[in-house]
Amino acid sequence: MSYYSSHPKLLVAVDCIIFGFNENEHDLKLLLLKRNFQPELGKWSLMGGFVAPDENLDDAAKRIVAQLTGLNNVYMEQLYTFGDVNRDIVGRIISVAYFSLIKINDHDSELVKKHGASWIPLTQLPELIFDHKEMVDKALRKLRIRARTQPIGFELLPEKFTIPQIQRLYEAIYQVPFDKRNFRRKLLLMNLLEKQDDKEKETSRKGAYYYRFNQLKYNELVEKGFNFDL
Amino acid sequence: MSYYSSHPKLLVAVDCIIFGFNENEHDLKLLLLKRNFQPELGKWSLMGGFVAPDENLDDAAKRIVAQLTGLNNVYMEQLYTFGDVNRDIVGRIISVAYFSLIKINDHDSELVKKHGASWIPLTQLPELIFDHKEMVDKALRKLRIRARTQPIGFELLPEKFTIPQIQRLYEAIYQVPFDKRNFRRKLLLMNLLEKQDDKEKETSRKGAYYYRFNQLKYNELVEKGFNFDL
DNA sequence: TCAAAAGTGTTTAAAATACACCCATGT
DNA sequence: ACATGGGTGTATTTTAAACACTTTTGA
Repeated sequence: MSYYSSHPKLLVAVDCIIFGFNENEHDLKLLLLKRNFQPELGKWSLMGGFVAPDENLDDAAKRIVAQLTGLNNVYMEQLYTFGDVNRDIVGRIISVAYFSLIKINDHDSELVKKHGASWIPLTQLPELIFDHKEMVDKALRKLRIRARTQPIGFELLPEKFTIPQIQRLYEAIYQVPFDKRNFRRKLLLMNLLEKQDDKEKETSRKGAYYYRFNQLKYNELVEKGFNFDL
Repeated sequence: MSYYSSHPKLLVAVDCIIFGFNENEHDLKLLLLKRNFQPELGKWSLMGGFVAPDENLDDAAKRIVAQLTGLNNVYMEQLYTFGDVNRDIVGRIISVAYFSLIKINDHDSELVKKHGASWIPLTQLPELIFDHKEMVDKALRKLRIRARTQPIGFELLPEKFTIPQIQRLYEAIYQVPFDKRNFRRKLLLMNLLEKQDDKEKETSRKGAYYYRFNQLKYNELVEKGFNFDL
């Protein structure tokens, strides 16, 4: 380490933008904390924490999400690193932001309560501390791009889902309605989904067939690069 | 700072992936350094440097590029932050990677020589230290996406250029030929280019008209989000 | 006069969009 | 029997792709 040791070190944190949805709702939500400590006590913020010297960035992000939601296998994607000298009013902190999208009713709601966190609809965001609003905006833009570039699946969707569910998810992400015939056609045309024999019966009397992603075909398509414009 | 002071600090560096092109060439090149110090002496690496406590990340990236190329107004875009515990064999370093694309013959080639750097065609990359190959691959993927999302202009192109030049650039980025009639039509259909009265006469006897980007229309389109599929 | 790169339109194929009715079931 | 969400096909418009000859001019 001798060669590097003369250089100054900095605080490095991870902040997590956790989007949540329920298949039968129409809003995308964001997991926010009401700060119970100074500075900015009482204001809303993202969940974050400092990176330990022996901890990978991705692992730090996973640790923070697990602490807050009880979920251990959440797919997190790195968003951007925010490092302006004055972004935090107390001192300089480099913040590596991560985002993810989870099914709200999968997580442990007790943990969320214990941390003073809440699911806030994106349409009703309160004021956030520091540059957290900028982080959320950037995450939402990236989520939208990502949802067009590769169907949000495997990593971000439950393993079994119906087509109306995935359509509601996309409508929540883009905040626009899609034509259900066209949506279904495009989705199925990718040859990525496998119809199951059972149905989801909670949201309708008729019931909607479950589907699963075909992992092999997904990998093939990711290789080639594909687009999924709606 | 009291509240944060108990947390450990880390070394934070910036590494720069600098792509270069000349309008009349067909290859994209990468600016690489032959290391003249330990560790990994004699191997090739990207240009990097540590972030100072009072320096923004973007500014650190600009500083590093300016040192190496003499160029002061290079547009740099943040790529990704590489932070695995063992990515550097000597000690833990968080590296925020930036990339840019510059016109090779605009820069100060003396500075490049002085630093022991060279322009290496992407098709002939040598082995790089640490995770620098991964950085380059990721940068190239992002450059390709970016070139489809918004025409590489303003930030990454010279202010005055011909259509055959920009086509050669795109062909270098994607490593495929495009039909010149279709390319020209799509480019002009965006209503983003303004034809000048003068011609570039170095690459052909007939000469090709220069164009400029229209800043206003560009901003409008960036707002709405546009795609520029070739 | 010829070599070398610039410039120019049309036809064809593919993809996106708009649109309205029947189905299955629990209450 | 009716209310609720699930499921289906076609015609039209828009966009992308393929393709070959003429122009200019310096050497």
